[in-house]
Amino acid sequence: MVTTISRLAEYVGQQVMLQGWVANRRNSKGLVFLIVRDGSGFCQCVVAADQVAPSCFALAEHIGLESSCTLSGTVVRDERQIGGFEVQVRDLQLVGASQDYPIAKKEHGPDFLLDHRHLWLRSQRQWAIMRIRNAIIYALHRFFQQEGFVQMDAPIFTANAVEGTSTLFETDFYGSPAYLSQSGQLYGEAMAMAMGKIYTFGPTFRAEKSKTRRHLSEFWMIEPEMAFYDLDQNMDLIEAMLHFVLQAVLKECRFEFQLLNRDTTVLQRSAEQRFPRLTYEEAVALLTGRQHHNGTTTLGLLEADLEAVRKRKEAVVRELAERQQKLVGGSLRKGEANFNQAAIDRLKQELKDLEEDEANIPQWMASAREFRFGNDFGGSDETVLMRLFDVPIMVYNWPHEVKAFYLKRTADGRWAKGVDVLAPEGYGEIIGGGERETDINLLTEKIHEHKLPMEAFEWYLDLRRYGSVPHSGYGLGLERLVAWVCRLPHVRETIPFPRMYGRLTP
RNA sequence: UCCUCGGUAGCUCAGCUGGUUAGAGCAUCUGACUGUUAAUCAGAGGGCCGCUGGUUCAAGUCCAGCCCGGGGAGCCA
Repeated sequence: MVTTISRLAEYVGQQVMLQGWVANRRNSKGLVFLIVRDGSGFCQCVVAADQVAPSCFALAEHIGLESSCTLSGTVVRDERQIGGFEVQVRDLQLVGASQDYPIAKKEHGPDFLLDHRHLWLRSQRQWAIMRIRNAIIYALHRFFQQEGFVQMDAPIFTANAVEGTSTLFETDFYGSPAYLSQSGQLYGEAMAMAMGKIYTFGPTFRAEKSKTRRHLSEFWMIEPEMAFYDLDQNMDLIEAMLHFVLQAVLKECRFEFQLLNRDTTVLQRSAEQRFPRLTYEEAVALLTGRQHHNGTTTLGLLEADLEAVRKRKEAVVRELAERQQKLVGGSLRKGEANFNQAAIDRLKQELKDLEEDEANIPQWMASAREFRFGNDFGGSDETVLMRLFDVPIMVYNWPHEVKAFYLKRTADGRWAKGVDVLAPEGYGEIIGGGERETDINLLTEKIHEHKLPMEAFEWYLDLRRYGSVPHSGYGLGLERLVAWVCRLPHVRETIPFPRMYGRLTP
């Protein structure tokens, strides 16, 4: 008889018992509407004065938001309600009271919400995001397991940096300095030589003081590594993996996407179509606007974007003035005034975003126009380039000078066989990988060039001394993938407890 | 580290070229209403205007320094 909201469909017309929390309450004379959540979903439960004991009705009238309770009642189908069902309550019992719940039934700023992340996770939106994150993780495991991969874990304490460039978190390891892992990549290679095809799934740490919507100090990365794989096979695998994951999530998370208001057409396209594969040279030609794609150029599209932002900004400013005028003019009914106030709050937020865009787009255009051939792409370059595409693209064969030391070079020695996967809708790089260098001489040369301590890489060079084979792999940033799939403004909402520059609690 | 925007009630914000006692909505509490979807309606309580110093008869408002946060650059998944 105790069941969950997710299984209400099995009990239409029957009596059930639910255990959960009060997510919202609306009172009326003789009638109380409770939105109850139990982790599996949300459901409106109606308490009517003439259907329950007086003490029970009094409890319903005053029960605080996020109080925990058990209730029993009859399940009724009602398409208007969230989840499609309603419970007509016969009995309600308080389990744990809750008074003055801090997260109100209105919009909050990001800082306040992050300070209350332990409670924010209970809200509908966060529930949907975490369910999608879970579905993505589970689909990734299914994909790799059925493709014959073995999951193996790389260490988190490491003695030195993988790529001398990024800043690492230093800790004390029995008196010696140790660093939190910024990638399991090198260990992945060793494990692939033992098992053929492996993938790691674990936390990764970067100490860069990045304050952008794409960065976290602690994030989760999936890193497959395959023996006897070249760059093309690597790209085939990436495409198959993303197709599999997107198809699974689209199928399993319809309700979650609906809660998030996520238009899934781009995801659907990306789940079926092949991803364009561009060399670095081709990508640069598109980026700088010299090369057309489907009759347009990056710079042309950005020009149009900027114009659209300005037009929208004007409209927002005008609407704001009108609504503020109305409020000041007074004589509005209270409901109308509330509606106006809410609209003003939203418009102000939109105006801020538009102003950011208006300031950023010209800078991005300038940066794209002045892009120097041979450089790595910056965050804005990825955004600019991706204006041309509505499915992920793969950019490969990069100038070897700007890429990691372990990437294999093309026969002419000019390019590194790396590949970056860029997501559409402005999300940028979600995957970085490539074919690994097998020539021990080229590898040692690169280690010197990057001024890395040779003795720390002796074990890694052993992989080339004893039965080296062509091999490839890549790293998928879980939070960036979740952010794109959910179309969130910031990766901080994609992980239960984000760790980023300036944020260590809760 | 640099550029840029911000910090006013529990929350989201207004407060003009300095000028009487600091404003709104939401939330909370009290009351009204038998189908609400951020319910609605009437009323009440609620403020070291980020911190320190300066200019001034007078500072939430102007100036300087510091602290904290948003966005972006660099770096990257």
